[in-house]
Amino acid sequence: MTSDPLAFEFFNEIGIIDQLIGTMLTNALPTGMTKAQFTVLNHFVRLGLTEKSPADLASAFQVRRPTITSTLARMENAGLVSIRADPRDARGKLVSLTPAGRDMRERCITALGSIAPALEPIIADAEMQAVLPTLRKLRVGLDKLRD
Amino acid sequence: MTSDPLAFEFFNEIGIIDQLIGTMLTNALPTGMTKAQFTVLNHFVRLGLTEKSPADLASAFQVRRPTITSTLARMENAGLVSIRADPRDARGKLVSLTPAGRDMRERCITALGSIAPALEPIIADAEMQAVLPTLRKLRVGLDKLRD
DNA sequence: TGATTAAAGTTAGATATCTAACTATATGAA
DNA sequence: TTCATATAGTTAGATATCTAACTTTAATCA
Repeated sequence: MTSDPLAFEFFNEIGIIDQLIGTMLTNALPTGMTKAQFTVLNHFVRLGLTEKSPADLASAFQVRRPTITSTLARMENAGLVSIRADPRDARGKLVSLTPAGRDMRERCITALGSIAPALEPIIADAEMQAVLPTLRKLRVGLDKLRD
Repeated sequence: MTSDPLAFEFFNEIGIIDQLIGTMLTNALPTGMTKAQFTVLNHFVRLGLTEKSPADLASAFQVRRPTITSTLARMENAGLVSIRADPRDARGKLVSLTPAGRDMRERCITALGSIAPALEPIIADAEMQAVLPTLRKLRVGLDKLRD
């Protein structure tokens, strides 16, 4: 990694970009909303899901189970999702969006749209498109390396 | 952002890559060491620094002041850095590496070197090199957008 | 069938990071 | 010189994330 300064710099840039974007997004989002919570809301709407288990969500977002437990607990508390026992598997639970969750997702989309103009001068779509395949490949490769 | 699904996917890939790499690095590092702490150690050694203020470190790593306060407190506690009052400015402090900090940095470098082979099949140096200018530009642009 | 192994969630304890608010010190302008 | 503003650090309180360990229930297999 430092015997390979290139990789070092590469992942360092990625880390800083993620951090800066993360803060920017969080600030743009409605009060109390976070990237992680928006990701959950958006996942349900984008894929047209009705119910999904916490374990499935964890695996979809590449985070560990305790992370999802924690995020879902906050979202349930905020009335954004509803969680019930899985009638077919007493170990499991099923998560679904509440109407408030759907509304919040819409508000987030609007809020995020408003910061897009600030990003445009920094990086063109064509450039993102050019880089995306590499990022995808890297993400898939790293994911396979886990466990 | 969702009106611009491209940017959305782009930053999403970056976030997942950062998270997966972060976990991988943390696991490879000596017990107790983290990416953030290694970054501090490495910064001093790479740049041949003797002393630097917490504020300078925060700005070098693009994190807020309280973040550095917290990380340095742990590192001082672990004997990796030493912190003294700035004799020229009573508000400030000066941070330096201890011998143990230097040793730890060496151990980290060795540990990180051992995971490089796992990364090689996933992404070639040439590809990282091809993408790096875009990442750098994006990082610089996002950084300018702050405050 | 009974015992072992696997899977889903949770809890506990850490670290990193952020914003807001506060203290202390320095700078600058009137 | 004095008051207003800016800077350095810290503290408090949140969220996200991880690993380790534990409980409950399911699945497998001998």
